[in-house]
Amino acid sequence: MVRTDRPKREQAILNAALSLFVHYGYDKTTIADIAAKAGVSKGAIYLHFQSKTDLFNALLLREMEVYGESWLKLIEADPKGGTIGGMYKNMLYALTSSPLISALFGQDKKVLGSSLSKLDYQMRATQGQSIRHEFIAMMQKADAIRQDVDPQVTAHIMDMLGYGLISMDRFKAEQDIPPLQDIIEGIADLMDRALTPTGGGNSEAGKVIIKQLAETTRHQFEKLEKEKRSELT
Amino acid sequence: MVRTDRPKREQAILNAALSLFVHYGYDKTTIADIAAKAGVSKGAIYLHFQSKTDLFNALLLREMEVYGESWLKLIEADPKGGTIGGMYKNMLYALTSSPLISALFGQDKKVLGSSLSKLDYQMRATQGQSIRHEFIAMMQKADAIRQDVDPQVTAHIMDMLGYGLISMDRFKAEQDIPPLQDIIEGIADLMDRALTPTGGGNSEAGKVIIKQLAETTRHQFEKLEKEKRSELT
DNA sequence: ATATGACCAATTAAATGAAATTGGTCAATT
DNA sequence: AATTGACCAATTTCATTTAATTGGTCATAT
Repeated sequence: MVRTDRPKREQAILNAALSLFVHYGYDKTTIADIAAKAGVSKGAIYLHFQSKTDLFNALLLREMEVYGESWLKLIEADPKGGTIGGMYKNMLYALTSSPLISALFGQDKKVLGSSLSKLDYQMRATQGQSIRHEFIAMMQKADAIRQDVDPQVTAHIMDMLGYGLISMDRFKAEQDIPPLQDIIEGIADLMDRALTPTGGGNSEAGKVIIKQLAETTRHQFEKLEKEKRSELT
Repeated sequence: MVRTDRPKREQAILNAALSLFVHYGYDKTTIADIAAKAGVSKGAIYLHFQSKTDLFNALLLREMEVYGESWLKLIEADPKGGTIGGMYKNMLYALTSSPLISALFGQDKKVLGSSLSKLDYQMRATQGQSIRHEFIAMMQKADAIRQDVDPQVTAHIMDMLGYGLISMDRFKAEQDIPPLQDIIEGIADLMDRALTPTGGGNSEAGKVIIKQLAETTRHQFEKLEKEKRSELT
């Protein structure tokens, strides 16, 4: 195999792993399954990844970056991206289009299986919280969010909504759940109406901060990736 | 034992069962445990209830009525009870002060255990949904909620918030969760700001409808109770 | 050099059966 | 008439063994 094919095959393996993990869950998916689906041998997997756990981490990292980038793209393309509702809407769209990140955020044990206990994913899934309440404080300073809301509480409510959006269908009948898009738009509308300062606020400044947030998030992912690389030694 | 003591003892049994179910879960709680805690013999339990399942159902019904009544009381005592946020706030206060109903709404498998699969609690837990979206439509007609929101979506978002409020602490660290009261007040504020018609809307008419809803809910519980009684034959 | 898949140790799942528990009953008691 | 708790069948729990699977390796092939 020529040198340039390596990244391509690595992606093929990750693609295979993604669909299998999401469909059958981490525990029920074997390395042999992934190899077969990716069209490579079992040994080849270990030319790219140290272990199953390592492969999962790599996949998670890739998906996080995809998620972050798709979020950023949505923000930039959205003329209303500067409001809190617009920001959250785009985050939810990015989130719901990424099944693995959704599983992580929704603590889906069926998908994550024993990988949950192996590492500190709970922390990773919730660490964004601290960013978000600081983010809300920043939005307040920029006059993109009303001054008289508690950042902690607002951030938590946003978490509740994200969690509810992803995990509610685990026990609510499908016919009782409105279309995903309607819910997301509804949430965005709700937040904009409730949190935008009287007079419309400063949407432009908001957009700058939101982009900054997305950048910071992406920077965190890069940092994680570097840490991972150095761990390989 | 004189005739008038029967209801008293029945309540004692239900009280014992409540604390044990909530603390240890349905499966880990034995009839003997309940009898001991209630200070009666095991056989006495069966003088009041046909089976463990029957006892659980009776308890659930009682707790539902308690929940409904405490909700209604909060509404009547609350001067702002006529707004959608006020209504929802009071519902959440009533809900969070009733651990069994919370467990039911939050689908807490640790508490509900095998009782979940035995009966159609999922249906019961979610059937309130259909009431709520009709309720929102009614509030719109009475000009207590903005006309341009989708009742289905709004009802679903309310469900998401309730579910998030109750079940989020299962995986989020305690220090990352604001005080319950703050969250509830935050949600109420959010909803009022987002859903109240421009100009304040008709809060008085809203209160009438909300009371009506609480009455209807209570009526449903009574109906369920009658059904249960007739099933005993 | 690169990739493979047979192979292995180790973990996990299934089968088995004994022991303990538990929901529910009812003859004896109050 | 009301209440009890010893008792029982049925289910669940636990420990043990056996079988199957799986993550990971490496000698061999390309």
